[in-house]
Amino acid sequence: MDQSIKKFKRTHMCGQLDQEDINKDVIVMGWVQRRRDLGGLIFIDLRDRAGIVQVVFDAKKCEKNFDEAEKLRNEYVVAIKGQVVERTPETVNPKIPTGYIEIVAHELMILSTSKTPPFMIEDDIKVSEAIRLKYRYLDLRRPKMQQNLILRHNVCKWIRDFLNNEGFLEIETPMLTRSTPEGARDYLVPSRVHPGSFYALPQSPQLFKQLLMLSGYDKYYQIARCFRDEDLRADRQPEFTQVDIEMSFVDIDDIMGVNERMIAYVFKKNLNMDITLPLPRISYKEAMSRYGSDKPDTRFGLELNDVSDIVKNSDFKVFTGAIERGGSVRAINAEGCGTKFSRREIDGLVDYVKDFGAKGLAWIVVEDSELKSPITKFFNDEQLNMLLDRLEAKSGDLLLFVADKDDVVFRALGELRLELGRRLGLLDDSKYNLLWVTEFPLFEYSEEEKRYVAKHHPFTAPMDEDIKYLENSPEKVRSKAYDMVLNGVEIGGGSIRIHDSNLQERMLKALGFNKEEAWDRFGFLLQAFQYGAPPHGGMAYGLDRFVMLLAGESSIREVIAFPKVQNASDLMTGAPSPVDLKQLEELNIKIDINDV
RNA sequence: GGCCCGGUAGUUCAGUUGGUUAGAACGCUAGCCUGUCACGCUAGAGGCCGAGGGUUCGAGUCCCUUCCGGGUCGCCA
Repeated sequence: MDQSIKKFKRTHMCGQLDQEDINKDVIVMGWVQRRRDLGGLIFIDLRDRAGIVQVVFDAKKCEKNFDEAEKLRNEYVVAIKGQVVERTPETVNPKIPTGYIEIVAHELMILSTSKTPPFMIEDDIKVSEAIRLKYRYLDLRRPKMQQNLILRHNVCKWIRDFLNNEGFLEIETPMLTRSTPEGARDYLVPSRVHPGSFYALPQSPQLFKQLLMLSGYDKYYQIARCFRDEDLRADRQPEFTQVDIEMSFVDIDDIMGVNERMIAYVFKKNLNMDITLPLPRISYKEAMSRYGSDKPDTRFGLELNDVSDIVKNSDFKVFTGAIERGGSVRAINAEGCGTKFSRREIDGLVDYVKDFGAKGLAWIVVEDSELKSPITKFFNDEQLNMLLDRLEAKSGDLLLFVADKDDVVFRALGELRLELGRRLGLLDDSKYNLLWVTEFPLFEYSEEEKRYVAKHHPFTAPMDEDIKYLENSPEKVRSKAYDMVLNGVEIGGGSIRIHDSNLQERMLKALGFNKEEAWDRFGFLLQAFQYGAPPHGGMAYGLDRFVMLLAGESSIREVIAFPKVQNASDLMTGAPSPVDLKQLEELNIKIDINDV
């Protein structure tokens, strides 16, 4: 059989044919979506990435052709030469865009046969993700997956268009780089040339982009692959893509301005949606106290309220004790849930917050004439009335309280707020609420390491008015860092960097590095900063998450062509895998696995 | 590393207090069928019940171990 497709030159994509093509002779190529064999008449739905078109084979009109058509099965790859014809009114299929026309086949060439696929190539299939990932190349044929990857391509293109137009330069940085302390666990790559030494794959191009600023490339971006060896989640996997941006001679408002215009541009291009600029800004402190989260979902209310002042003199030891220990008591009014939720459901909420460190969840159901609650007996009428007043409680409401250290209270109520939002159906998919969170703490205390660690990263600039606290009250220092949040998901974050080597040394000292350690780890950066560093700052977006949200998906695996599963393996290739002993010997590596 | 859920035909699932030969739907194969588009009709094939061990006269079902998948906590500057 002649395998060459020389005599077939594709003229049209299946999904792009329409009434304007009627009577045209066309050649299309693609996969057999479905065959409907009526005996003397065979219909084929032919699929390419543009869509589906119906091809009809008539036994009377072309016998040779017809014998071939009878052999067709799902996912065979074919080339078809034929004529586009208008369908008679009673045979129109309004369900597909090409349903007003069909192709009458004159010639058929089977380019490739196919085994029966493990699942149908169509949207809304009922099949486990594991099977989809094992046969990812088939899964990616599904229209939804193709749309997702096309969307991803478009988002990248729009970002590049925008940034190029603003005068940014796209510059690549190394994948094989140096392990630096702080941050996530590194992926290491052994060096053959330097036995016992390792490269690290970049967690982000952070240091390189700062050095590029020093080198005078004052507007840089890169769509960069990053690696972090930490456990996976629905919105996280070990290799991911970052849109990395850095600018010189700018302050915080310049960077936020460019970035929000860029995101607005993407929304305009994608959904023809106008985002109102500037985006709302909220300080970290306010975000935590109102939403219990540094990435608040502002599509719904259910905000937190501090009621410590009201309950501090009550007889309820759980509340008063928490306050005495420096914590707080905060509450959410779950409006209407007093009547909506059963006692069992309320108990479920109690269990829910325990997952996030709260020791308990106190509740009050507000009814017309009384309050139903295990805790009202600890309060006098005045205190109860003040609570109802503060929480704007009305009949039918459910008041939920957590008392503990502030970070526990925020975490528990923040997560509870989201859970309530989900249960009450308040998360409106048609809304895109974008905002900035600013004034993050520069440090956070690590119980594990018994020292302060950088909340953002060690090169983040402190706010000018807080620099004085750097040595003695690091917990008070706020940073020039900012996150962009979309519907409760952090899609990007950045900061103004330290460009002064003295301040950088003070910062590293505050993080517990002495001068030798600091120079050992970051010497190249500290040295570079002695040669004239411009003020600079930037931003980095999680592209996977951003595209996931735009695609309306709930896992980044739906917008990554070949993703990894929870144990960081690839079900299709089987990576990671053992390697030959010879490879290890070249790298001077011996495997020593305990308890296997 | 902890906790929760799941693993039975190619796929998605059902499978009673432990009891004949483990079922359904879709898919697949063959035949018939000239206007289907989730084509239809008829017939048929297809199973190491994730793996290993245990309890029992008897295990898909109960117990233990383990592997695999999902979610989540820790972790993720």
